[in-house]
Amino acid sequence: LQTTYSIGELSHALGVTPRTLRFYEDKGLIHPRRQGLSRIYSGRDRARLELILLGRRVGFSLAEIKAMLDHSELGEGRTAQLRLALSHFGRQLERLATQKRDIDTAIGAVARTMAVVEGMLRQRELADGSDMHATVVMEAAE
Amino acid sequence: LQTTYSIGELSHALGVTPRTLRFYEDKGLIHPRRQGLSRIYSGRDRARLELILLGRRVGFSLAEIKAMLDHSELGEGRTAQLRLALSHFGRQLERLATQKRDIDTAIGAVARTMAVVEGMLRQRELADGSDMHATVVMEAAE
DNA sequence: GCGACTGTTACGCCGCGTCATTGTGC
DNA sequence: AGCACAATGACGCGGCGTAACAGTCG
Repeated sequence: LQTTYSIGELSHALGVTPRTLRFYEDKGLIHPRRQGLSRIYSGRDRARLELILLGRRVGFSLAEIKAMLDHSELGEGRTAQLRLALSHFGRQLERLATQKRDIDTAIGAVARTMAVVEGMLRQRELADGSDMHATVVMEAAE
Repeated sequence: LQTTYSIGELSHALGVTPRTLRFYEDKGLIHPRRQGLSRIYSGRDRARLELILLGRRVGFSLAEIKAMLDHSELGEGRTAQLRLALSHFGRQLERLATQKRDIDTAIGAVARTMAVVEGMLRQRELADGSDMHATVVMEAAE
């Protein structure tokens, strides 16, 4: 019943490259056992890696993920640990909200710029050949 | 009437560090004239830098910005150049939209995880001392 | 003895931050 | 002579990608 994986199998299953798994090991996030030189990943290792990848997807840094995993591994002060994790999540939510606002701002800016440029193109179609002293593209953007 | 700036003045006015301006120069994005060794930025240089910073804010890479600026500098094929810029903007809008979706997904994941963890904490408050075999924090997340 | 996999080592990328060191001008 | 600015050069970070080369297994 012992499911194990080679680095190739597991990285493929997780949708990452072997390099990524070796990198995580180098950073102390995972510690597969060895058979000779080759890494052997257990089901537990896989679960842990899935948590790591989940953490990455939702925007935590590898250092933060390692901190949380290490803490939960020690199992000390479970309740305190939960509160700590909650505060981590809270701050991450703030960061994500900020990023979202920034992106909305950027979308607005790009969209407005496109509108201006499209306007310039339409003018060109109408009055063709006229030598309107063309404004440089991005100047339209501010 | 010739407004010029030292690197300290201009970087301060633009809200960046001198290092940033030197870096952009190193990357061929800007070419201030020199007085001896010191860089002297003109009003034109400033405008160009404002365009660069605008581009950064809306998510273009420095390489893309350089490409667009170089093109518009040549001034050749103005209409074609406008169309090219439009396609740049279009692709950037797509990237931004994707990023926004990813962030929304992440926000959802973190928020749900927080809800679960908060639930665990509430249970602990009620049934305190009971040795519920605590699930590791992040396992709640998937 | 070939190919598919594994391993290690180490440099590259991007957008700068951050020293360390050496001018230069007032 | 001191102080604030400027200059260059080089390494650091984060999260891997991408060789380059060697070993191992079927």
